[in-house]
Amino acid sequence: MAKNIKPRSEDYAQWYLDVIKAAQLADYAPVKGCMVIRPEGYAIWEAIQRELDQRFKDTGHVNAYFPLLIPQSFLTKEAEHVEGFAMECAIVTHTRLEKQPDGSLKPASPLDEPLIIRPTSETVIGHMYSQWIQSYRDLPVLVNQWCNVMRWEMRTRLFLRTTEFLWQEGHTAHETEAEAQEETLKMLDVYADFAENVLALPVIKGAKTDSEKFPGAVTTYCIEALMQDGKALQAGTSHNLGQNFAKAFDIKFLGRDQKQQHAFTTSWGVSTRLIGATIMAHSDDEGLVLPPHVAPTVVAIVPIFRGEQEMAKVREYVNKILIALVGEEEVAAAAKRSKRGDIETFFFDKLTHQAVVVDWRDARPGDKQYHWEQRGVPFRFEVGPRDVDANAMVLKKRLDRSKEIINLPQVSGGWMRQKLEAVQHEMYNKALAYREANTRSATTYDELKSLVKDGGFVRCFFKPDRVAEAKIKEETKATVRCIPFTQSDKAGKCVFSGEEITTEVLFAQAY
RNA sequence: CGGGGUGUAGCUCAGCUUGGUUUAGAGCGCUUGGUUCGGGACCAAGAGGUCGUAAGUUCAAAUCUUAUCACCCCGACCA
Repeated sequence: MAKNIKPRSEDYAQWYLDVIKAAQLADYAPVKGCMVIRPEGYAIWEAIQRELDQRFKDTGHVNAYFPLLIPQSFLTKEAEHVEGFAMECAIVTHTRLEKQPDGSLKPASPLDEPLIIRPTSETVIGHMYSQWIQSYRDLPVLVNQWCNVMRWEMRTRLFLRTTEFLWQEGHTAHETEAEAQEETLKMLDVYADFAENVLALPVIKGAKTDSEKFPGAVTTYCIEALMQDGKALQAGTSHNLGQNFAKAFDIKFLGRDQKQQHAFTTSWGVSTRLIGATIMAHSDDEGLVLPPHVAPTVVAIVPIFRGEQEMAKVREYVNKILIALVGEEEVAAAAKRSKRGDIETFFFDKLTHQAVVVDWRDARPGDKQYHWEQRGVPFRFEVGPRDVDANAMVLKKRLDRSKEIINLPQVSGGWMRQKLEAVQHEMYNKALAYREANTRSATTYDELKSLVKDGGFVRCFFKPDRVAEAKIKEETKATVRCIPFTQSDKAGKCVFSGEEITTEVLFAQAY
């Protein structure tokens, strides 16, 4: 058992922090609520960016960059939007630091109009779109930006909710309501496909209720995932903003009908929170478990040797394995790269830079096993003198910690890829099975209350209503996670009001 | 913003109640040397701290007082 990780059953929150620490994904920063994303963690974000950016481009979007600072007045233009974000904005009020007689520094030169550090960019982008869009011929505008944002939350948790976080925000403008709606749903599909195929994270697509939707949106759609402690996590959102922002920012164009009209806009985003979701959905008491598609290191080779002679013998054999896995060209290229201590890195995939590493450190084999296991590396090869003699190796699979003897001739890049794909699917299926096992139905409010306590999703007939939702949240701590797209189309009694309705929702306690 | 808590070595913390044998300690981690090595070894030597900050009380402050700052936990709020 891992000695530096608290088991999930004892303290789930601590387990989550321990896993992050053991895998060196992130550190606390000197500023409250902020984190440093370390290389191991950032590599996961890079994988997320790589995969999503590809999908965005494939659906016709282009990237741009809008500024971090937003005039305070912009925030006030859309009524609901102000309401939603006013409480959590960081504000820049001065432009200089002045040295005091006692040597301390004091902000000086106050700004006439304070600047807001973006909590999201609808407002600046709306402002720019009003200038860019003149005619229906300018539409649609399909722009995405990768950036950081700040939301001054009261409580923070690494990756899941930090004061500053990295995300992607897509902002589009369309000629018609139907096009905007199509875009909103299309991007939700992109997110769902990405979550399921890349992060191996099964998600439920649905709509948010009024009380849970994005401030300023007409409708918010989301993908919801279930974590191992039975809590739900919103993994991505896509908003149909209707003409709300177009009206607030005067995004108008001359239509085909020769009339001035407001554009229809959308926005959609996912954040570094996805890293938290990935950690919480798949990892175990031994540490991080990463889906192969986002794992920075896909194979760690742990050579076992005693003394120079054995080391030379094993090294020669490991070299054969490497050539079989990544090819001679890459082995030669790696020889020219700077090494990280005694860990050699070989790129298994030249495009994603996912790597095979060989751990030549002068440490005990057990230490190395734990080291790579806690970092979530999908496969480890254990290679010692006995394996050299047998022309074999021990393959260890992170997901289920199983062992398999492999003969050298079996080893190839294609073989490894198949193994990785199999793990990817296995992880998805495992997470899906967990979600299915933790999704129940309630027909009465009492039943809802008692089921919600056990964690997981609770499906029931419910008529979305602000007051009812607030009351239920107060009594059960659960919220409507979404109104799933897949409905039974049967009628039933609302668990709260008893009214005969056809709307089914998912309740859960959420992050 | 309300309630609670904590600031002492890179990390986790002891020491504070009752000020003085503490020249500030332990474990983990780190460095060096040796024995080890197929799932978290052991021995030895070593590096590392103006005890959060500032003022005060005192012959004497990590320890008492006051102020201040920071962070953590619980709540309201949230991707």
